Amino acid sequence: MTRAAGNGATLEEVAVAAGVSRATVSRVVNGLDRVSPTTRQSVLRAVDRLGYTPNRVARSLVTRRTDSVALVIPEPTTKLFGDPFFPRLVTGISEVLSAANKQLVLLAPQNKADEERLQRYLMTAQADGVLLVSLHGEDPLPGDLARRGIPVVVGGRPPAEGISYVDVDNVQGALSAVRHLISIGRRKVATISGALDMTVGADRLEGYRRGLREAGLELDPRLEASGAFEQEGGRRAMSELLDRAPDLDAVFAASDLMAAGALQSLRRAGRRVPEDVAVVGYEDSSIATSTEPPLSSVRQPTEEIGREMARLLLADVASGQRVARRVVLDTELIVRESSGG
Amino acid sequence: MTRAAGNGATLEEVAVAAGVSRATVSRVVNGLDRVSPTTRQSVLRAVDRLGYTPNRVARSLVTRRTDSVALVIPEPTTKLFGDPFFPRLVTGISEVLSAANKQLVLLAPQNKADEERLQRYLMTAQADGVLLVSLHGEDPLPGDLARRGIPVVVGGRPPAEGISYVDVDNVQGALSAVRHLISIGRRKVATISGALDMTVGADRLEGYRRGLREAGLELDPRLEASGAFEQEGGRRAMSELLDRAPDLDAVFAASDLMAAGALQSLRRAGRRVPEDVAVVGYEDSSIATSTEPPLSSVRQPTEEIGREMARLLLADVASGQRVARRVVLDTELIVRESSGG
DNA sequence: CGCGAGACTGGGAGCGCTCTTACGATGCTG
DNA sequence: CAGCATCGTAAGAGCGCTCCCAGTCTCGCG
Repeated sequence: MTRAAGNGATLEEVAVAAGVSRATVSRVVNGLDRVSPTTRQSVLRAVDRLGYTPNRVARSLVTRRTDSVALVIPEPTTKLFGDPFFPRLVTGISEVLSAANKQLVLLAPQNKADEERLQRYLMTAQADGVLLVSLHGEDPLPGDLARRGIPVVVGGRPPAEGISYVDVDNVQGALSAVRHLISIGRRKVATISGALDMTVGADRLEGYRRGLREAGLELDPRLEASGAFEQEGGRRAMSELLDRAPDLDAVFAASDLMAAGALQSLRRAGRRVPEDVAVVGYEDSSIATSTEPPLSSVRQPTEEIGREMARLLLADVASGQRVARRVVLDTELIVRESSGG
Repeated sequence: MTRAAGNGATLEEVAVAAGVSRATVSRVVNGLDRVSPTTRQSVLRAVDRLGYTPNRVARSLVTRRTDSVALVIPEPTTKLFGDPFFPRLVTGISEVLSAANKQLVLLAPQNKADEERLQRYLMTAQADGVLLVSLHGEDPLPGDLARRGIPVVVGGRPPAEGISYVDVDNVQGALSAVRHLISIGRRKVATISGALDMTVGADRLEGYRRGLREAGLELDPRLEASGAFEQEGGRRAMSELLDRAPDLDAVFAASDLMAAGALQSLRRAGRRVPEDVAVVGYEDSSIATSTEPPLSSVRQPTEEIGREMARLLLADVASGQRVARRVVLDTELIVRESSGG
């Protein structure tokens, strides 16, 4: 290996060049005061001349900070890049982190081996804190990290206790969608649920069921199908539903992407939307307005989720405290043509 | 700040607990031989008991490795997550990196401040190497990194010399598309180019022009419009082209996403595809087969670009050599209905 | 003019780890 | 059984940086 990976000077060398001590150079480089203008000048000149860049690894070793924050999204790349939820989330997160001058680092483990490597990476102070979204099942990662004393904030309600998170009221959101469908006279309301090993998925299904129950309608397993939060899944689920319950007159999909898939299946089956079947999606992403017809959808403040996650994490990092906090954001039903707008 | 960020034991402590020296623990932890089975056992027990995880920052300081690789994509989140190119690229990269047990870290600077922070991050050995795609204009980053002795591989031909890169033969690809359009009898062939501050964009435009020239057709500025590699851009560019040259009978779009946008505009304008206007896209992404009609497209081996980038980088990292190498991959025209299949 | 308070600056310890060197303890060869 | 190679281990020297703790220097005031 070539010497020092070509990395130029060290603090020491700058100090010698400027004729001062290491400590003084450190002060100048870190912008602390208590350095005379003259000294500062000559140090800066030396820094410049030698093309000095502080070695952040060495710095991190002593400060125990890296000034970077990890965002972990354990999803296959096609889903990660295919779901309109993530860009909006990342936008929110990166806004706040950028303002705080923290480097955002995105990690997307693709398999078991990746996950193990990731855990090692995160466990050992490679990031000041960790943001976690799209958790499946009983992922032990947030708990493990928290136990290590590493600040963690989860997007969506995590399965475990004692962990900070930002969530939207998914039960309420789904409930409002179902109430709306019932209010426009629909009685055979089906649902295309998301991945049920995720709390978002489970919560939205719960809201759907609660909506039927409070309207005095009976739950029918034939009216429930899962689409795993994917467009193709929505398409497939809709076909299944039509097979199992041809007389359904409404469907609540737990994401716009799945709703878009459902629209395709409905069209193929010759059903008119909303005349024959009313459709409501979830998230109110850009997809909702670009489908034919435009989708009614439960709007959630996706960017704000991201911002809030970042804020919570930064607060934890700064304070060194590990108090679990929850933030639950509200949703709003947006009615468009797909449910008779 | 709480002590040591809650991070448990150190090598030293494990050594004491196991009644051996630091060096021996280090050997066990790193799986080196030259340790007797007995000693190994007792060390492992101590590691386990104390919940020891090596501090990688400390390790990196001495080894000058981090076992992580950065992938930099300077695009706004909507584009990053909206273009089907990136998931495929990332899939390829992450395959190879994962096999080599390297952590992939994704960085997407959103503005000038982000870019400066990023540069500082990369300059200081936070990653063993850097993969760079979607470069715009004369981005100095690859050159700066290379000068520092940091391994860099660029996806697409970089503007500067002396830097390793993986590219597809964009000129040739575009040329084959145009030849095809001409071969099916089209004479008024327009193009929707990508961002021209990117070499991919410029190269594909070059291929288009070369195609016209070699067929003895004259270049006409009214037949060229830019769509910035975005769907909306494709839509807009197509409208412009129809305004400026209503008699055009074919269009070559420098990406499938733009071609999809173009199809929308054509439909809105009442033109039939391919009868009135033949369309060819570029990339042969999943979009190509899901449009109506399916798109002819220049197929490029996107995952393979990713794999090859990762391979080149790993070779550089391992060897410590900094020899600039170029890999240029071939394209293949796939003909579907949009150009008369 | 002496002295204390600041303002600057330097020295040194140490973050947690790797790696080279050195040194007993074995084991093997002739 | 001497002599030497080999193995297993320990000790120590850093990696480049921060930060505490003094030490020096300069003023201003009595």
